[in-house]
Amino acid sequence: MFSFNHKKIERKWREEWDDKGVYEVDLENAKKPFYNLMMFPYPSAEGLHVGNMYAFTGADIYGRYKAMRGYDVFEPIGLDGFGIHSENYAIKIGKHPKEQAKISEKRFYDQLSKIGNRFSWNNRLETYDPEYYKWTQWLFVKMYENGLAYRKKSLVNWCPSCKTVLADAQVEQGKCERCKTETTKKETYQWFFKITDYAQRLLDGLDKIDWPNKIKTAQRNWIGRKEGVEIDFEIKKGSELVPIKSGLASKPEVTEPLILTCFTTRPDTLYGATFMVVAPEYAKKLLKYVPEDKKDEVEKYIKKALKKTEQTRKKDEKSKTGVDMGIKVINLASNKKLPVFVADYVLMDYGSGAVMGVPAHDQRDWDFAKKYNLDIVEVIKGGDVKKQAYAGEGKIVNSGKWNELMMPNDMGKIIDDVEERKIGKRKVEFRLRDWCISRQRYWGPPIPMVYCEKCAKHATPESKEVPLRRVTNAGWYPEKLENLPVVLPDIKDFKPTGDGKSPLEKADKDWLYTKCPKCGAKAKRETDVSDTFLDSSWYFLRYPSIKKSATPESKQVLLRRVTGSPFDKKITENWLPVNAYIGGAEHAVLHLMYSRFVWMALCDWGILPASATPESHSVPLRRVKEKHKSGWSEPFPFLFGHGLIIKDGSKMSKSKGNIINPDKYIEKYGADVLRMYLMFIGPYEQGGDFKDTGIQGMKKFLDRVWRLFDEKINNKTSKKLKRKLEQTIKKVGEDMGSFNYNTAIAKLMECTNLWKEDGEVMSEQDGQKFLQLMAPIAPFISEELWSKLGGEFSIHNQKWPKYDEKLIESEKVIFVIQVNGKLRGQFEVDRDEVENEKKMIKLA
RNA sequence: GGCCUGGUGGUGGAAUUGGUAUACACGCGAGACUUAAAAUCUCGUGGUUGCAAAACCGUGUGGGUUCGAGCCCCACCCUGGCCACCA
Repeated sequence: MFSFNHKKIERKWREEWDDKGVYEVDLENAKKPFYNLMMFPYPSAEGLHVGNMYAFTGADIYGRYKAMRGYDVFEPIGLDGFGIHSENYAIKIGKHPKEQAKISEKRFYDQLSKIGNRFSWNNRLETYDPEYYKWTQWLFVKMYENGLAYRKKSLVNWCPSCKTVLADAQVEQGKCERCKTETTKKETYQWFFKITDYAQRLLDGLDKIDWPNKIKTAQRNWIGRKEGVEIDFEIKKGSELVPIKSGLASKPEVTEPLILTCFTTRPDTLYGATFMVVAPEYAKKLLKYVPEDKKDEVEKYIKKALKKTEQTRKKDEKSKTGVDMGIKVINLASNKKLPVFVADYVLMDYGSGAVMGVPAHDQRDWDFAKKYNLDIVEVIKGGDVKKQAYAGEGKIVNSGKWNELMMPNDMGKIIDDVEERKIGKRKVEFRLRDWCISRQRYWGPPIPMVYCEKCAKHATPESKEVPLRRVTNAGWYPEKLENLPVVLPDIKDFKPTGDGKSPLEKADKDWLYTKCPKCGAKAKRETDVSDTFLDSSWYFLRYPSIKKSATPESKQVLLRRVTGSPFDKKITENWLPVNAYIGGAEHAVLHLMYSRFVWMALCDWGILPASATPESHSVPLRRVKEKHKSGWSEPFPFLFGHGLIIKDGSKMSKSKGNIINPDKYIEKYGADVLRMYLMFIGPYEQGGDFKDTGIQGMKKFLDRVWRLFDEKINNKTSKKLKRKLEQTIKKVGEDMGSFNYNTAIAKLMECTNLWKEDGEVMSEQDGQKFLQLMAPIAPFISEELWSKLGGEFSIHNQKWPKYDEKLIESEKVIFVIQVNGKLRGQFEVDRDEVENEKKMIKLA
């Protein structure tokens, strides 16, 4: 009977907020813009789950708090509904993705409107909207025009279940990130973005941004910068060169003698190299130099190795296999002859695809040497290389003039010597590889490229000399910008085929064939679509430039002058980079890396103002008490990674059947209770375990608040309670600004615990202050009680209350006596007397 | 194997950053109201010993620094996460 009617209240205020435009922000003229962004959801499953709600609520509280601190807060929402995840879901339930998208859209927006966030509904976007993907395609064309998109035949990850290629980042432990099927390798033509051109900048930028350490570290590891040396090995036999690096091939003087180049981070062990190993893919190109009697064996091995999947290669980890190719190289440092092996433990796509085998100081090489009876030469003192490889530090031996040098201190001297003797040169390698954009799927933006056979014939053949990493753009042209979007055609049979061909091959001829943008002849469209991560790599740039009609039903775009670029220049300058980006850590290396890359490229092309550093974006950091230094060099100067909501100790997942749908909790308890409960479970950074009993507790709390406002409002706040309230104002403010919502709520509870005691009453004015503290977390009930107290509409437009430092301190203080750090006694004294040493000693 | 987190009551978690360890909540126990239940309210709740006052022990383990350590230093053991034959 003390309970309040949350359904009525929530409906009432939702409508009121919408009608009065409480959360609308003037994008063109905002004085203190604060772009509060949360990672948008992909509407693939049955609807929003509690995990999404957790993310959005935590982000929203931050936005609401900032708004009460006087910022013009922009908090947009949208749907990442294009891509494999949505398509797979549609296939599973037997619907066409386009049809399913409409259903999901309605469902998601409906749910999202109920959770009580201060969304800017007019700026919502959906990645499958042609108005949106027109610009995704535009981005592709820009990438192409700027030499960052290219097509090449290469060995890529292939998921047999999703029937498409995948980017490296989408393969986890040799399995498809989406469906967990074991991936294989497939050699096909694919479009790539040259993210590797930005490897160094992507790495350096990390120092300038305020992100959780674990996400920064994940990106650093993914980029994987390694400084080392490229060492040349001379091939004595034969007279032809098989260069692997294009750089070498352009120099005619190195056609003789043969040089094999390998990358190493341990040039100090050069004298210990007793053999060479090349990757199977590399060996294939060396075949013609293999002596006749070995050829069969080598060929057979290569064939077998290339057929292996990643997973089986891994299983063979312990027993390394390989074949002696019968080729010998000269170690230019020691002048020893080294046999060349092919082995599948060497990977083609890292370094040069060839390594020197130093069995004494590398465990993999040691295993290999043991198996094939190769020499083990110790060059660093420290371990027992007869038993296992020693990778530690120590004195150099058996290495000519390098003897007596100490590792790792003398690495510099060694590299200098290597360069001086022209054995090799300094080299930085990155683990990061180019971003494979092509997907042989239906539900995505068609890659806006056109192939013209006529043009291809006349094209000057591109450089012949790069046999392994061939770029083949000949005959390909981007669709003219004015013809975008290349609309995704409606086709009935949209399911992936599995033969490496895109479903769009089955599209109508009208769509499939078009005019060559260059010569006008009949030409064929690219039938692959682009990766989902391209859709989401730039959405945050689009939000502020969108203006839609207010109702989700009518999808008419109300227009904002957009010509030649998807961004309104003035608005973009005013609102970007994003002030606070809030999301889960699961996108540490995918979305968050791609977005940074796209942003940097847009800056370089002059589309984004690379040099500007608007004052308004110097947002004080959470951890560091200084301002962001990144300016425009980064899209997300501040990122907050929230934790995960789990259920019964494990991650929520469909397969475990422990997905929690927020709807029934909102129905039963109201959005406020659920919001508050979710935030109370634990630190927002860490997440927590969802329990029904906990929700009961929060319901109890809000009922109590409701009752206190009903029964214990008076004209003057009692003294003790006044002090508590002032303390609460201080603490809650600090906690909200640092995402410590759980302790903020605890403080509010402490305040009510005192309030409910006999004789404690609150004045209307102080009651309003209390409501303001609660407003970001529980927006509905706060608004309701606020209006009941006669507060001016809306509570969410009020300034955050101030506190009086003097009132916080109590007059009496507890004096604690410690002996050896242990509590030995305590008594209460007046605050002013604490400084009086004599009296204190006497009292003690 | 590498990197990154974290380890505090029965449970989720607090702790002003070196100063009363366990705030707040859940759970549990006792009581009040009620014919009864629900709801609400009150009290109790780290461990051991003790009738009690109280004493001792307690923040993963072992050392160290300090008048004083959950917090700082060294070594180790687990949990969780990310990456992984990357030369």
